[in-house]
Amino acid sequence: MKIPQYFKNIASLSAESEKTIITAFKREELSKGHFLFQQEDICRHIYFIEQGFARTYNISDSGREITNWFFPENSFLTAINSFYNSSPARDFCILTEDSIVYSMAYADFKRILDDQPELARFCFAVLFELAKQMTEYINSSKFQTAEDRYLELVKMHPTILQRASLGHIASFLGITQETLSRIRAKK
Amino acid sequence: MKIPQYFKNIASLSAESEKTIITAFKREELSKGHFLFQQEDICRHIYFIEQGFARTYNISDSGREITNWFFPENSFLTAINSFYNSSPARDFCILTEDSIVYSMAYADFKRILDDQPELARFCFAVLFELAKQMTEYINSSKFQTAEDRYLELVKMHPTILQRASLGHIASFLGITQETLSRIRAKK
DNA sequence: TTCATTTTTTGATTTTCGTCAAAAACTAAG
DNA sequence: CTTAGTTTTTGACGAAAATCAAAAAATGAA
Repeated sequence: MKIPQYFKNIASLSAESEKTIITAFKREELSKGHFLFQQEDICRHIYFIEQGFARTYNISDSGREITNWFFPENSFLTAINSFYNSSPARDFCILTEDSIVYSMAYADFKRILDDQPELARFCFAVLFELAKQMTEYINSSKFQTAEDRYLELVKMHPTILQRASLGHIASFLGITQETLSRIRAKK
Repeated sequence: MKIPQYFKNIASLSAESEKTIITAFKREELSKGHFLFQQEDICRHIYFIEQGFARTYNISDSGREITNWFFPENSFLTAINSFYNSSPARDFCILTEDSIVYSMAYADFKRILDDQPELARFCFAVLFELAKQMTEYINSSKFQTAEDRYLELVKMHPTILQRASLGHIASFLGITQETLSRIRAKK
């Protein structure tokens, strides 16, 4: 889905606001393996994945790579706190497929936020979706078995198995890849 | 902290917007045990806890009460999806102390959002804080032991032990109260 | 195709935590 | 103070999942 269409779905903005916002996004074709941002970077863009797949992760104290979130096409993403407060990002964000990505720079974001208060309506809508998803995740993280959580994930995101490795899915769920492998073998 | 002060801290609004928004909040003194909303209700207000303590929870399939979140003073809260989409709430929200609560009705919220797009800036700021907190929670829920998560909670919210029962804290962390009791005994 | 690398699976063992049950400690109302 | 109700603690046991180690399978580049 292209950005303009996506905007119409998420929040009803005036034609003028919509145009201003969309114009500020720059289109890029980026290869698998490209980092949108890395730990300690100040993340200065907000991104929209038109096509492709991204994954955020960080490294635990014990040196293990832990997936935080997956972003398929039609996702907005940024290192939210880093972007908004110009602080160092805590995650890495890597494209795991060749992707078409739109990005808006922080300076433009600020300018539009001042000129067009409607941008806040849009950001609100994006954050709202994020909050809903995180709420789901948190609910399922309490007192559900690893198996239930895995099955739920696959139901919600049937393509995840084709797009992310078992290890990445496991650490997203907060379990080891051995456990996930055994869950899958059971069926 | 009173609402006006809180607003100044969270987002810089014009004097006019701020006044409009603050005026729409109604002050109430409510007793311990009062439900701000219940499961299946359409939650028609957004709340600000000036003084007191609230807890959201729901009932699991196995009939167990699971705490979703705690709200000390200076917290905004609502059944976010219920409020925004007029759908049935999934949680209960109960005051666990006598409290002073400000509430804004949905109709006023909508009206102000149309008249004063700056309200969205404010909502954005509130949601942003929420998203940060949930991110913290999710990070700590992966591959940290129950004990580490408990100690982290106590460090972040030192008064939680005085304000919530062990069972409520345990289910918030996603562990049983027996396990939490043993963690505490170890020290 | 072959070889090297990465990912996934399998096995044995240990640790963590849940479950069930009952006792102890705490709270609040009469 | 007494009693009933609630919350917390303790114990024995079992289930779920982590860890460590190694084999098997899949992937990708030369």
